[in-house]
Amino acid sequence: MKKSNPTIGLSHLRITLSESFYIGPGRADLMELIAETGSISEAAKRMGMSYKRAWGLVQVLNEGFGAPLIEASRGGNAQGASLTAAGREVLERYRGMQEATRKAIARDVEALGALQADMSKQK
Amino acid sequence: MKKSNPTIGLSHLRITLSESFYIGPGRADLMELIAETGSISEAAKRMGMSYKRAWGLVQVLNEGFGAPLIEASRGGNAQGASLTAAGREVLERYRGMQEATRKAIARDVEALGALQADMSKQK
DNA sequence: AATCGATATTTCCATTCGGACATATCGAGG
DNA sequence: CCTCGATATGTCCGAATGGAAATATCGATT
Repeated sequence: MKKSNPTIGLSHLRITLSESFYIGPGRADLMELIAETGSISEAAKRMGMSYKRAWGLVQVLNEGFGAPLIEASRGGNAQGASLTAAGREVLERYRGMQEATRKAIARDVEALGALQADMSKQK
Repeated sequence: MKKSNPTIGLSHLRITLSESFYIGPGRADLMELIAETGSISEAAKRMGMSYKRAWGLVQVLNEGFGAPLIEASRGGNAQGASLTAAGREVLERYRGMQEATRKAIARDVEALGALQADMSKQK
C-alpha cells in the first residue's frame, strides 16, 4: 500500500490561510481521526502513515495556525490527543467547505467525466 | 525563487478524474500559458519551472485523460504547442469550477481568517 | 520502584523529485 | 545544406521526502 489516493471523481480542496499554513483533505482526515480515537498513533495507523509523519503534521497544524489545533499529553491516564476548540472549529468549517464545493461543481465534474468517456471511446 | 506558493486566502482545487489523472491549479496554469504563448518552453519559463518538468506535465496531461489535451510540433514555422479542443474544454471547465468554488466558500474562508486573527491576537 | 501506554525525538537509509545541462530531432527557409 | 527555434530525451547529482526502528519521556496506577 503506497499512495491510496482517494476520492476519485471528487475534489481535493486545499485552503491556504497564510504563507506557511493550509488545510487539505489529508490534514482534515488526520484531525478527524485524532478526535475519534483520542490518539495520534492510532490515527496514524488508520491513515496508513507512520507515526513520525502524523506527528510532523500535528506540529505543522499547531504552529501554522495562530493557535494550537491539537492538544496532546503523555503519561498517566490523561494521555492521548484531542482537538482544541479552535481545532474543532477549523475541522468543521473545512468539512462545510468540502460539501459546499462538492455541490457547486457537481455538474462540471460530471460533464468532465462524460467528456473523458467520449474522447476515450473515439480513441 | 523556490516555491512561490500562490493564492493565499484562496483555494487550491484538484479534480481527480481517474486513478492516474487529475487537474489542479498548476496544471491548469501551465495549459493556459501554453495556449497564450504557443510554446511549452516559454510557458515553463513563465511558470518558473524547468522545461523538463513542464514537458513531463504535458505527457501526463496527454496520457492521463482519454485524449491529448496539448498538441506540440517541432520544426518549420508551425513549431510550438497549443491546446486541443479537449484541452480547451478541460481548461475552461476547470476555471469555471475554480470560480464556483471561490463563490461557494467565500464566507467560510473569511470566517477562518477571522478566527485565525482572533486566536493570534489572544496568543 | 516498577509497569504501562502513548507521546516525543533521533538516527539511518532507500527512494523520489527535480534542476542543470547536454544532445538529438524536426522542418521551413535562406 | 546549413541555420534557426522549439520540441524531445537522457544523464548526472544534490535535496527533500518519508519509512523503520530504536530510544527517551511522562504521569498515573499498582
